[in-house]
This record gives sequence, C-alpha cells and structure tokens, in this order.
Amino acid sequence: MRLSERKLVATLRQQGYKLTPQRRAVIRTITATQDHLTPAAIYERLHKEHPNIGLVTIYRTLEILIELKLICELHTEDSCPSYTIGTPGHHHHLICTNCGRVVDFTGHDLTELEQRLSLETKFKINSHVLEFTGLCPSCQRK
Amino acid sequence: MRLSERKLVATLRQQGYKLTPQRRAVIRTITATQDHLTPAAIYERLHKEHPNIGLVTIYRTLEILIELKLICELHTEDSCPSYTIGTPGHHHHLICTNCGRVVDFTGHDLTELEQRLSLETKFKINSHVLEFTGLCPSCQRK
DNA sequence: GTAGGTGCAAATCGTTTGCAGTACA
DNA sequence: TGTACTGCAAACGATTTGCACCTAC
Repeated sequence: MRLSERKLVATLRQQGYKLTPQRRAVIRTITATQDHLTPAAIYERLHKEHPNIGLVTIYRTLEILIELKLICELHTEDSCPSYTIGTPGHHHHLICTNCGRVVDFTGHDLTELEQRLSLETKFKINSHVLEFTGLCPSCQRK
Repeated sequence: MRLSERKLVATLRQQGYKLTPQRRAVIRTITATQDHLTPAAIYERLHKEHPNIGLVTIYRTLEILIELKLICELHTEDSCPSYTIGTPGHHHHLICTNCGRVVDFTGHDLTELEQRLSLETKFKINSHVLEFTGLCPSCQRK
C-alpha cells in the first residue's frame, strides 16, 4: 500500500514543518506517479504550472521526506544518480537497465541469511538492499 | 579466492594494454589491501611514493580493470561514491556504515526468486545486487 | 511578528574530456 | 618508430551553501 498525498502532508505538519505551496507541489508530483523520479525530473514536471519553483527547493523538500521516511531513495548500480518514489514499507526493486522503469516487490525473506552472516562475521546488521536488474517487457521487444 | 597482482598484470598484457609504471602501481595498491578503495583513496596512497601520478590516470586504469572484470565496483546505498576492490567472481557485500569496511560473502542462492520474478513481471533479469549494512565488531565497541 | 522557507548565484564535489608531450612495445 | 598512455587544465553535471527576501503560522 502506498502513502497518500494526504498522509504526507499530515506527517509534515505533525513534525513541525511548514506547508508551503512548493512542498505541496513536490508531494503531489511524487504521489501522482508510480515511477521513481530524479530531482531533475520532478523539477521538469513542476515547471509547467509552477514556473518559478527552484531546483534547490526540490532537493530540500526531498531531504525532509526521506528523513521522515515518507519516500524511498534508490541508487542503481550504474548511473549513480539516485531516484525517489512515494512508497512506504520495506520492499526490493527490479529495475530496467534500458528505460529505468522500477518495479517494487516484497515477500522474500532474508532473515535466515542475515542471522547466519551475523553469527559468522559478528556484524550487527541493520538493513539490506536487494536489487535485480534486467530488461522490462517493452524494452525486450526493441 | 582473490586475484593476484601477477594475474592482473598478465591479463592486462594479454588484452593488448601496455604495462606502465602507473598502472602497475594502481594494481599493486588494490591487490595489497582487503579494503574497498575509492579512486581518491588510491590516489592518496600512491602519492607518497609516486608524487606525480594523476588522479585521471587512476580513473582510466580502474575503468580498464572493471571492463576486464579484474576488480569489482561497489555502490553503497548512502554516500554514493563507488568503491572498488580486487576480488573476482560473483559475491555479495556486507558493509560497515561507520568505517566503511566491506566483507564479501557468497553462497546465497537467488535463482529461485529470480525465476519467480521473471515469470510474474516478464522482465528478462540479467543481474542482481544483495547488500547488507550494519556495524562491524570493532565499531560496535565504540 | 518571527522563525522557517524560498530562490538566485556561486561554490563545491566527483568525474570526464581535449590536447600536447612522453614512453612502452 | 608509432601508437597508446600520461598529466595538466578546463569542462562538466549533480548537489550544496550563503545570503537577502518572503510567507505560513
């Protein structure tokens, strides 16, 4: 289940952040799409109706949303630029190397492996990333 | 099993690349440590005995070594800069978020999950990344 | 009214490229 | 000898910061 615009706005206020039109616009853009967007992509989309919003503001808004865990940051193995998306909860990614499309998936349990590694290495493990890359159906056809 | 300096040098020549003192130095630095090093870190280490090696040369040498799959590139989820290390074959990483230490591990089979995802999403999956992050034993003590 | 937020321009960081000189094979 | 390699400096793209103005609460 994805977080709604309403939920993001409410959490932002709860945490004492001011709700500006710019922040609302960024939130709307993120929640309105299934895709992972780069800061630049968000900027581009907003620029049509919000001609003088600054890229800087987008960076700063994203920073807050990540901090509050309202969006999820994604780094692909190649093309380092990080993407963001409005999805909560723990999940993994399946990424198309051609068009950048991202599919989230859940349900694979790594706790057993985590425990084994913990024992063997004495690391205190906090989190993990599992990412598959390949070609999505439409990019395979080309 | 890790690749040796000898092996890297031999492969480089085999592939028709010239063996310069600079390339030899980069290879030596990488094979001499267990750690994953950033280009900048390699530069720093080399600068003592090789005062006028250029950072550019290090980038270019790493590019070749990655191309030949003689080293492995690593992107951590935070602090996007990518690290490199002299280790061959397919493996996964366990990374200390405090000191950056990286432990490689192998043996977890993801083919079943890969097949399931392939079926469900119709993606043609090429590769994957599995990464655990946490605190290494010595950083836990602090 | 005021603290926090915005937007511009400039700074910064990591990485890449153009080019003239250099050195390995 | 000739081509590939090097190193400098400059270009580059993404992100951050300093600062004066503005606005949500």
